[in-house]
Amino acid sequence: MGTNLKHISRGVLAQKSAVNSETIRYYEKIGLMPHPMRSGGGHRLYNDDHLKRLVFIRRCRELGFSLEEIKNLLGLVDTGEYSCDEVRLRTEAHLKDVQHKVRDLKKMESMLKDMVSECQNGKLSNCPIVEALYG
Amino acid sequence: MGTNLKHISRGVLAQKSAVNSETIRYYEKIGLMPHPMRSGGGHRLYNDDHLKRLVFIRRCRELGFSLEEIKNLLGLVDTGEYSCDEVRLRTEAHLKDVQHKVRDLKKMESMLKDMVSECQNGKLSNCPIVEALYG
DNA sequence: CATAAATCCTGTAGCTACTACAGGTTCAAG
DNA sequence: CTTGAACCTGTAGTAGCTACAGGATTTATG
Repeated sequence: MGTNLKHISRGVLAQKSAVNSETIRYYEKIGLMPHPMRSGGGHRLYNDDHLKRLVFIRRCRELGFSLEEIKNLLGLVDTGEYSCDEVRLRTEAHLKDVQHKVRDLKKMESMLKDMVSECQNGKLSNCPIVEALYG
Repeated sequence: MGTNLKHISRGVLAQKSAVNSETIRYYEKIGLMPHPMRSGGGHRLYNDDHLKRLVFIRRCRELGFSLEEIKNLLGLVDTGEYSCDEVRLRTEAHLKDVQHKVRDLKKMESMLKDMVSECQNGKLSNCPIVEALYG
């Protein structure tokens, strides 16, 4: 029976995970990804566990988690001692952050809208947007 | 008759504008704020025009404009040749960006909500959040 | 007027999350 | 065995600040 350790290069890992290959190196540097095995010549050799972990990281990033938050989540998963509650609490905390950001942006949006609509009603006088901000 | 050039220091400008005093120096460095006059000893001397400009910058920042966008807006205002249309177009473009961000964040929000609610229904099995992201 | 404390000066390094080189080595295909 | 692609390292750059260190100046107080 052969070993089923199929190693893949950083470039291939990048493709499979949809994470930039330089970013992979960066994640290793900051301790988010483990140091992989190396070939005789020093090239990194990855396996499916690396791929899984990297995809996890990418998905978390897509949900707006910071690298620090992801590091913590992975810390839980790594020890295997994570409780559902703990993960849920962190996710809820992050959800609150996101909701806060949405509120802020909506405020921005309505102010920008107001300024634009007032501008469209504007006469040849000074620009009401500039007035609003600069005056 | 006395000059009505009342100079203020960087610290005072920082207070009046609600912009960090180090940030003021930074804005000067990147060309967003002009080089102010200096005292005999080399301290920066600001006036009301600086204050006005700095408050404009702060307000734009609060509306989410990037420094590059603000630089452009100020460029228009500086030449005095800005047209209302031009300013409105830039503001509308920025509004589109903001609306896009809101959409993205709302998507995030609903995914996080889904994960959290599924988690709360979860049994003692593996954490559904981790499963969703890691599996 | 002297001194102490506050503020200012410059330049540089740090932060997040990457990305993009330069200059050299190794690997895989033909 | 050669060529070219991919890899290696370390460093510097991006945005938008913030925070020093180490020294000079200004302001307030006695």
